[in-house]
Amino acid sequence: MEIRDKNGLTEEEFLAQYSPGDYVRPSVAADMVIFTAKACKEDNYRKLPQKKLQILLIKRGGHPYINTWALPGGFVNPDETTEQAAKRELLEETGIDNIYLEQLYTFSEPDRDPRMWVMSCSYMALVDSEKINISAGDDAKCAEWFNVSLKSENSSVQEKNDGFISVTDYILSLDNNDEQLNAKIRLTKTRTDTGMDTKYEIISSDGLAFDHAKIITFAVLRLRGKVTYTDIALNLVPEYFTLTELQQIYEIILDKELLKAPFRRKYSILAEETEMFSKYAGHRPSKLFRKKWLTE
Amino acid sequence: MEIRDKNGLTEEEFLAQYSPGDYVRPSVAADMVIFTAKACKEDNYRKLPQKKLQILLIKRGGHPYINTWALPGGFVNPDETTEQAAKRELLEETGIDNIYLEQLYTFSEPDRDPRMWVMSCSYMALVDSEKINISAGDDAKCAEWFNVSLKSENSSVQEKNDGFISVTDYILSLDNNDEQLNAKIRLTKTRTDTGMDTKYEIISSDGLAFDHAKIITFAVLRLRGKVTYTDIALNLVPEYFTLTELQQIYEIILDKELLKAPFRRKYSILAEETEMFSKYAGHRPSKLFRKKWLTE
DNA sequence: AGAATAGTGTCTTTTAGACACTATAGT
DNA sequence: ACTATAGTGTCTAAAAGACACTATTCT
Repeated sequence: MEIRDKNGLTEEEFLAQYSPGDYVRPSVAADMVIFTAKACKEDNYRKLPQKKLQILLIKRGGHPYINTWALPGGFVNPDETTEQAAKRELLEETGIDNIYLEQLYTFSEPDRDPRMWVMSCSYMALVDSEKINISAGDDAKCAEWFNVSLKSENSSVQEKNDGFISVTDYILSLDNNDEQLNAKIRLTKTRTDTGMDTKYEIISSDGLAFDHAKIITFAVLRLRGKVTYTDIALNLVPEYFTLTELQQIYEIILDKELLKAPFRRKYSILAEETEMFSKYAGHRPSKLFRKKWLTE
Repeated sequence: MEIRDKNGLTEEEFLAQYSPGDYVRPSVAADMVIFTAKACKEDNYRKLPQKKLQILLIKRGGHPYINTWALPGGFVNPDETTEQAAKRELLEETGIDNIYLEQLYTFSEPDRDPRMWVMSCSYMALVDSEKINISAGDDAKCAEWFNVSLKSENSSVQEKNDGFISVTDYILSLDNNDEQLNAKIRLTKTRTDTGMDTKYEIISSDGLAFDHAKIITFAVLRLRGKVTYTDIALNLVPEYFTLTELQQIYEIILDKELLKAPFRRKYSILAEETEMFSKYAGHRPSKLFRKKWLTE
């Protein structure tokens, strides 16, 4: 390029003399909501084990929010993308290497960290339950899987002449059979003729660090939103699975029961038959399938 | 809180003595893809004016990327969220005040800005065409609306035994009747049994600054993805509109023609009848509608 | 009159929902 | 034999796609 700017500099000259100003910059962290679907024990030999949707949390050993639970994550280095940072942290903290990862949202309220200005670029990760057993290897840190439940409590819609205000409260409950964490997040959608505002507020958050209750809520809602029209759920299922297992995954994500026949009609395109069958189940064995990703 | 950490400090004491380290931090910018749908002139008095999907670009007056076009945006201040920064920049640069705004994605390739480490938290904004005429007030800066066209060129899917690699090239064309900007963006989806990688690469970008061709492509694809199952398109339509106008909006976003009857059946829930009619159109006048937002 | 759009009716096809029925291993 | 699940068939209802038909205004 030979174009010169108003100071008579070429681009090369400009970059050579450029010095970044001394203004304040935020730290940027990559935080992850890592989902898995794990089967709990079942005493009745006939019954199938019920799956539960779980996320990984790490107990904080220092201030702020000491002794509360936080999402795994860490600061982004100058030589990597936020996604690379997320993958690096994931490997460091859990030993899991290759995984489905999707950027969710960048949370940037200036006071979300009491220490300093920190933005959180959040990610959703999905792992199948078999991978977890291999590597629960959390180095020194106390990492645990929590069952996740998100229910909308009371919703109200107030119609205005040029729009509406809709308020929904979500109750987020997490438990690891030992501790129970609860949070209430309020989603307020304000719609006027001219603009739209979607706001997540933490009403209460018990045992969860920072604004992580908000991030988890956001992640669960995103997962629910995408599960019916993508193949995302396949990431939560092991290499070989039955269609009933797959259906269970859908049911725990959507938090509602589905009918078997229509489910199979719709989602059998995500599965490829094998010649193998489940065994010793106390009832008719079922065919095992392999993942068939959508390519479109 | 009376809990003390391993140094014997309470949270209050910890925060009082805390000093952020001296490590490198990124600058964070909020960049916006502002869409509108504007009607072009039509010489045939009978025919309806054809709408075009447009975005706002600003000509860069200095290095780097001098004389090329860039998305409106700017750096985030320590006392605001990225969204507030986007709104502030929008007001400063275009005079538009109240608008639909949605966070898209945070782009964080360390070398995306040749000057320094800059992340871009990108937003998609939608304005109706009538608002624009009121305030094209760009202060000193050269801001212009460009017609947008995004077409996928060649796609290929290579099946593997445990997944696939799918490559799609997108051709992004922008023109303002004076200049024509072209870019080619390659979307590579790599799916293995164990993970998934979605990568946008700029193959070529002519007249567009930074990685903005990528951001624009991302925004158009997001808009296309959401238009059929949300009321997002209403943001592009003026206060009173005909159903044909609304259909045109859908057609330019999806880049394909839709059938009239099924369109009206599906989307008439987004419109409320008025007693007014379009006039002097050279053909049968059509009923004017008002926006009816979905509350769900 | 005629061009161009407005607006509706209706047929077909596809998809979703509901539910009943048969099949089968393991104790 | 019985239980719990596997797997399929079929009816109904709703939604999407295709297309033809009528209505109406301005030049």
